[in-house]
Amino acid sequence: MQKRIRIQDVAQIAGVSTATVSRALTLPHRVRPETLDLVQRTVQKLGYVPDAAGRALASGRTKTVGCVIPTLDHAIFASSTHAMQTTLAAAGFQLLVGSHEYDPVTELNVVQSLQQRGVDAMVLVGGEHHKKLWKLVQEWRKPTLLTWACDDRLPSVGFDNPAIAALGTRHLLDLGHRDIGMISGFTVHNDRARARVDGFRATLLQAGLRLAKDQVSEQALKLSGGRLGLIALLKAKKPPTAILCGNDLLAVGALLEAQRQGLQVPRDLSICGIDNHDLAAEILPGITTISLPTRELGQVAATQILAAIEGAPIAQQSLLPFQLLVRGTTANPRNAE
Amino acid sequence: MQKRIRIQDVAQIAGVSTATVSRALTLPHRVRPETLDLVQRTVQKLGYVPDAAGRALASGRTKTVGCVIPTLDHAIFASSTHAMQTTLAAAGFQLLVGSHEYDPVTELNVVQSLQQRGVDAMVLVGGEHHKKLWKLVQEWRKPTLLTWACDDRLPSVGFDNPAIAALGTRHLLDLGHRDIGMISGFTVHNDRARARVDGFRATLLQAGLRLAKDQVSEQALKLSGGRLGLIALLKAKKPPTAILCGNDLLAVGALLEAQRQGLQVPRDLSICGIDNHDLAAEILPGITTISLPTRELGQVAATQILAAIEGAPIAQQSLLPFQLLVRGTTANPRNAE
DNA sequence: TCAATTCGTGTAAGCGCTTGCATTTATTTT
DNA sequence: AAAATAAATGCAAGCGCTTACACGAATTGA
Repeated sequence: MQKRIRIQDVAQIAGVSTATVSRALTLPHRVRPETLDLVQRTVQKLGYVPDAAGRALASGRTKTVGCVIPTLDHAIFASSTHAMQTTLAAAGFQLLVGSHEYDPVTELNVVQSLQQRGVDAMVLVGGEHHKKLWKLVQEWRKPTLLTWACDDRLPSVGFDNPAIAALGTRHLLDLGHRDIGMISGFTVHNDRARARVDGFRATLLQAGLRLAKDQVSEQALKLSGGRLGLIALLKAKKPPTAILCGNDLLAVGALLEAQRQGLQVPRDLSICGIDNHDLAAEILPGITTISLPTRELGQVAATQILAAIEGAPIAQQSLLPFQLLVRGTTANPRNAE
Repeated sequence: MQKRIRIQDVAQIAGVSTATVSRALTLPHRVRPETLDLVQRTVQKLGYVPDAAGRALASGRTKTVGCVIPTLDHAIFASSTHAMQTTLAAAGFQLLVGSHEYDPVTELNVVQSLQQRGVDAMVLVGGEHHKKLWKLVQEWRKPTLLTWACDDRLPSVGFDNPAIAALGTRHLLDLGHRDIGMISGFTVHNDRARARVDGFRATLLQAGLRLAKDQVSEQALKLSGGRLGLIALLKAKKPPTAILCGNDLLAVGALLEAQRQGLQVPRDLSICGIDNHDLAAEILPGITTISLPTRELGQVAATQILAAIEGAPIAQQSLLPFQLLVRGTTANPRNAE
């Protein structure tokens, strides 16, 4: 069981200096073609693999990007994160993923841990963070990118969350609904959810409707949350004829609960989701939703962050487009005809 | 914008040597309490954060574990991975996650990249890997753990996949079904899926039943896969009265397609899934499934890997328990009464 | 043709930290 | 109280790599 091969070994056997080996590996155009070939041959033969720690220490760069997301359980983050990873990998970068389950203190720790690990850049989700996190990011002299939301304190690539919710709400209004409820994820420590609720509220007010206190139900972002949300909303003095859901999981949960209660969707109740999750397309009836290009989000984020690492100025705000996908869960309210 | 604080700065200001600072940080019991306090105070005051690269280079350890999973899109991996991460984080370790989308060559690259990054241990999924991967793992002198499946070439913590499928199959047999089909994930490069199909086949043979060629349909592990699988199976000369699905996503997909075709579940068709995914519990009717403790899997894996890093001998094979959860999608076949 | 460039390579100084060993200081034993 | 032992600290040598800088060879321009 021999020791690990170092650059020194390669240099010696190839009969060149370690500097040349290093350059052959990282700046191939700066060595003579024959030398390059010789070195590559030797590397191959010995199975040399450069040590990242040594490299990082000497160069101050790690070819690594940190990404901190709220949770891995959410398919929607999985999709954007995966796209990011793929794009970064193509450029020789590795993505370090951390999650914090919507806890700002955990997030702070994760970010610190990643910074300490020497990542070359950082990608965060959303615009609401621990106060110390902002300071940490500020003092750090490497690129940081916000995703999913937009915030003027940092370069961001994301969605106009209020507008997304507004689009869904307007769809329901246009169908003739006047009693519209919303099932949202918990808005504490989740500015995306909050922004969507805001968009919902604003659109209703703009339409001249008044808002009842119990018109929005906050729930965990999972199927059972949707169920519980619907149960809560139906308790209102004037139960809604339509419901906007903060994401498709909630929408599906609401749909299932409605079916369980014998309500006909969309005849008795319209439901509109957000995200265009797989499930929304497959379930019966198909869920009307706002489709978000999450894969593209990841890709764009990766591209921007790579550019920033190269020193390029980073675009302050990129907003990605989204669109309404009308399927089978929205219709005119019954008493409208 | 001052330079980053190094251990040197802390040492100087605290009036001790760098060695003492280092020890205070990593072996607190080896320094005098007062010194410890002084150092900690100084660290706090200066906001010193040790550099991971320097640390890794000097110590040969990174406090980092690599984990390579097939995909992030699969909620079930998300759950075990997340549990692993949590457990590792509690011990001060960070998890580096990589995914390969069921491509052995990509997996090989990811593993190599992680090894190069100096991870202290590696966690893999399943027992089928690129030939070179086995060699890489062998030559590497750090702990490697297999999860989800078991393999005698490496320490493993996982499930007895054939037994899981057998349990589901036996349930369907016990209900009186004789024409049973299976919708599986693609078995190429996926030994877990293959093992489940094997368990299914073996159980049927053992029950004296013969197997038709078109009794198993391989599909992508998503809802649409379940739909397509059902469509394929129903084309058989003798269509199945019951179906075992390789996971719950397939099962839900199959259920939705059955409903779409006007089949009554479970009257006309029984469906049994595997995993106990959220969705299986919420959808109507609730899906009969085999519940797997995925969270525990992650936890156990993390615990074992931590022990192995500490030099403890690692248990060769840990199999986790699982159980049948009978819900609303399985019943006697119609003509049995 | 000779000086001025450019190119390819080697030399060697670190990057920030840990840790074996030596040294000093405190504690225990005789 | 002196000797033996243990505990706490400092010294300094790297860990494996990159990269200024130096230097000679090849190329270019006048």
